[in-house]
Amino acid sequence: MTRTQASFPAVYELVRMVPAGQVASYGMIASLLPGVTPRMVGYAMAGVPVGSDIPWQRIINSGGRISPRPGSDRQHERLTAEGISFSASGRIKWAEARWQGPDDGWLDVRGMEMMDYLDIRAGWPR
DNA sequence: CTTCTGACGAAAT
DNA sequence: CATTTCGCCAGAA
Repeated sequence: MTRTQASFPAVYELVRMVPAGQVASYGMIASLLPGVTPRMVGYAMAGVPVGSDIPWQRIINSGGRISPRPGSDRQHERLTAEGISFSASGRIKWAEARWQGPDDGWLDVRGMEMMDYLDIRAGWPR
């Protein structure tokens, strides 16, 4: 059977669940979608249509930084406007801004627990 | 049909 | 801390 199961839509659905004022990493999103790699999440974000209501700005890299690219300034602006604060070196604190994951209903249907991601590597993401 | 090209992350070196 | 390696999507040319 083919395994190209349009993963972008699933990524978008999850990204829409991240509330303003909170952020998630590409890896976090990927860990919630079997078969989807962090890189694929990046590809999906790059494909978000201009003017879309998908909160693409709330997805940053595991280092707590906005991935460098032309246009990353706009992402910084948007997050700052949402209340996210960055250190002088351009880093956010996961402990205070990290999205806690989708609701239990979403996880139950898939037989998952937020622990699946957060416990695998204690204290991660940094 | 083929080739190119991006918003990533972990481990090893 | 800096590099390298690999995983293997989707749309445009």
